[in-house]
Amino acid sequence: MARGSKEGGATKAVVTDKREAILRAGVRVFAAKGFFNSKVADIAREAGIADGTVYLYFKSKDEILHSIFNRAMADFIEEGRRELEPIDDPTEKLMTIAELHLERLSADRELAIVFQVELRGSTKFMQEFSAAGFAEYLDIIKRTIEEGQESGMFRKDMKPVVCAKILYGALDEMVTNWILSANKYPLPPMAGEVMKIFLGGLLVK
Amino acid sequence: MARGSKEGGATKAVVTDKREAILRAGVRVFAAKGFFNSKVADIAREAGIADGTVYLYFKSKDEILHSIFNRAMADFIEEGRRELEPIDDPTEKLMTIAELHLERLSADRELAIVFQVELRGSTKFMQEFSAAGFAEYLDIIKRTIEEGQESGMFRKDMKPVVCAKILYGALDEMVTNWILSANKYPLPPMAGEVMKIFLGGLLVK
Amino acid sequence: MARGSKEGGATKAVVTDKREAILRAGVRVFAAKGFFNSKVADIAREAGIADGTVYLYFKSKDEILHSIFNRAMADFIEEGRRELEPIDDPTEKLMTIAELHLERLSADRELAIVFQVELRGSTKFMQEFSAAGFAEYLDIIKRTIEEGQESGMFRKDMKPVVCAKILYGALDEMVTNWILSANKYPLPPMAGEVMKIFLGGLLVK
Amino acid sequence: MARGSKEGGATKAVVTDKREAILRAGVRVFAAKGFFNSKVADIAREAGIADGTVYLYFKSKDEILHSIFNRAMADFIEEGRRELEPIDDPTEKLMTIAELHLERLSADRELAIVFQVELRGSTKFMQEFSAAGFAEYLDIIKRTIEEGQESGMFRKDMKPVVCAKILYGALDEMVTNWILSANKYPLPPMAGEVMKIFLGGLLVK
DNA sequence: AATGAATGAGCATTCATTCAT
DNA sequence: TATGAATGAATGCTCATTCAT
Repeated sequence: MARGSKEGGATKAVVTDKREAILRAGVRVFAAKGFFNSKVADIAREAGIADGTVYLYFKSKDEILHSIFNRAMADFIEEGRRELEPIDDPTEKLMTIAELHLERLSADRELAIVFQVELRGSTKFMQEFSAAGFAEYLDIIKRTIEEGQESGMFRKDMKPVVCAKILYGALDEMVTNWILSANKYPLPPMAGEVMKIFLGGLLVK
Repeated sequence: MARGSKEGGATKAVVTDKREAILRAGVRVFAAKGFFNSKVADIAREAGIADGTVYLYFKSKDEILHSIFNRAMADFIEEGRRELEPIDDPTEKLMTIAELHLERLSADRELAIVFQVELRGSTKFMQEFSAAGFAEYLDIIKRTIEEGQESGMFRKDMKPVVCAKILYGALDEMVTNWILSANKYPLPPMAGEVMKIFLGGLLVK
Repeated sequence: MARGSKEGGATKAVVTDKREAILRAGVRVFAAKGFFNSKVADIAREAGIADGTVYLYFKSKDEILHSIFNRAMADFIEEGRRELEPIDDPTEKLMTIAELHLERLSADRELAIVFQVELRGSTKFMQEFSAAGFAEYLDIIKRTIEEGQESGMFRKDMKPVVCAKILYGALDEMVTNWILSANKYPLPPMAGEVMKIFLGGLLVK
Repeated sequence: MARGSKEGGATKAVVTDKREAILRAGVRVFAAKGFFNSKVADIAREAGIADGTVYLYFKSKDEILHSIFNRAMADFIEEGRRELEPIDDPTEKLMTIAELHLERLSADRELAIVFQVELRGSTKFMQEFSAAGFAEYLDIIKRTIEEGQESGMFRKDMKPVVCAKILYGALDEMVTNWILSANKYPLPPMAGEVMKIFLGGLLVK
């Protein structure tokens, strides 16, 4: 019994390890060469396994990319929720979201590249991604804005979902520019800049 | 002489027509299937010509996509300059930019898809595009913001280039969302929404 | 009438000129790039005419090569007959054949390349060539040897056709080696060397 | 250990078998249709494998032809050296070379076609081949002739390398003619004929 | 589970040839 | 005759996926 469970555990651990290794290798390879120019063999080599082994853990090359997105988004959202929970002030919440967004992606440049570039490489991926984690992420922002409107802190003549998209778009552009600029500057401080405009506007009061 | 010039004109027109047809077909096909999933044969069929004819006008499949970007950006920028010239007020200028951005892309959904999706599908394309028209476009926004800062209309504690990216990112996200939503709403009105936040901020004054 | 014949003459001359130009261009291009790697467009450009014009004079790319062989062999054989006619001594005749062979090909290196290399590039060409001029050429050598045997000058224990092949093969190898050696030495003097062995043998008497 | 080595041997054997099969198929296909007219798919079908498998053993179609040449020349030269070693008399050595040359090629008509036809089908191949095995082969003949000159058996007023080319050229022409004649007669006996002329000359003493 | 040899569908590009002008 | 734009068949090679071991 003990032995059995031990073996089971070991096997499970191994499985998880290989899956992990493939996903990590996928991020590296996709970031370096782009999804369409990456070969499954590249990923296998990077992960230190045989080509065929990839297919014991993933149905296809596509699925590797999907899994990368899904897992990263799930992590991202979970971390977001955890960090946001103790915060009450909507302004502070938005600021935290912006900071997390940029910190997280600047901490893993390769993952950032996959998100900013590969994710957008096909309408199919975009639609799937949108249906998956992105909608949930946008919803968190939207609800924070609604809270701010309810508390009278945020103006009520704006649709929350539109505001959420504006904030997301601005942050997203910061990340894209940072990637293309070859990391010549730190990304996280841009969160404050974005929030200054998003909250206060460009016009002099 | 007249005859000569007439013939020359006709020949030129035919050449232009075929180039045009290929570019238009390219937009349709790339929008529908994505760059990597599009075959040159698809484009040729869509353009009503033989496969080989494509190569009389373009050196490669890549060059077709490049030409689509370059021509669209050149048109876009030229139209922008023309529309902005008579306007003095920086605020009004930004509003015009936002409106043109969304009007133009919502007027040609397939071109919009190519811009929003394919352009971002590879760091290579992004970098080339960034070096080409995008930098110029961002610069127009940036200088308008500088004008507003100089006239005391816009706050001076923000870097103009960062503001430009924020505005661009917000507009870009509007387009992307609109594309993924399958055109369920008109895109141009979003320009006003974006500008309300961009200029006035989300906070109640 | 005069005009008509003039035009006819002119036309004929032009036709001949263009055919000539194409054949000469063919020799240059085939020699430089090989038959399979030469494009009809290369030949047309070299000849200073349009691609399509080639097909007014030749049915196909193959036919250009054929015509090059046939005309060169016809010239070669005709010149050979003319030079051999006044000679009676079979030994002197063979010597003249050997000299003509090497002189002719070393005088036109490009033609030599086409003969030595392209002609042998396909069994099809070889067979056609063999059936055409080559057999006739070999026959001239063979009959000269027969004459020498009849006059008691050449040994009679050898089949004339075999001797002819031996002589031809030796000369042919001289040409091939000369081509591959990038013309570092004059080819015609090799005729004497070949004949010394062919007539006298390698053994000390 | 035994088991391991056995397995290793089996695996190696399979690999070798497939490489062998491709080379053999290459000889057959190239002989039948010529290098440029042969498709890789033809070779694969002839070898009983899938198209892509060819590329597990050879980098390109070119490399298949190269391998055919190199291996055949290496075999040829090795066999030649082995057979010549016990022979002292230069005359006898040359006779053996001539016999081996014709026997070997007449024993594998398809290989002979590839050697006589394809090898000469491009200056590129000829040059590579010349640099590879051919120069070595010619050198063996040349040195045998030098030995004969040193022993006073062969005339000294001839350059050995020229004599070597003459002999090679004569033998080569025998092979080419035999191929084009569709094997109507046995090739090896021609070795004696060639040697009679090469050693004794055509002239009556 | 793991391997990696084998598979074979897929595709950008070339170029001999045609034909409307 | 001459042109050269247009054609479309043809092919070497790649690589995601499978499967016997």
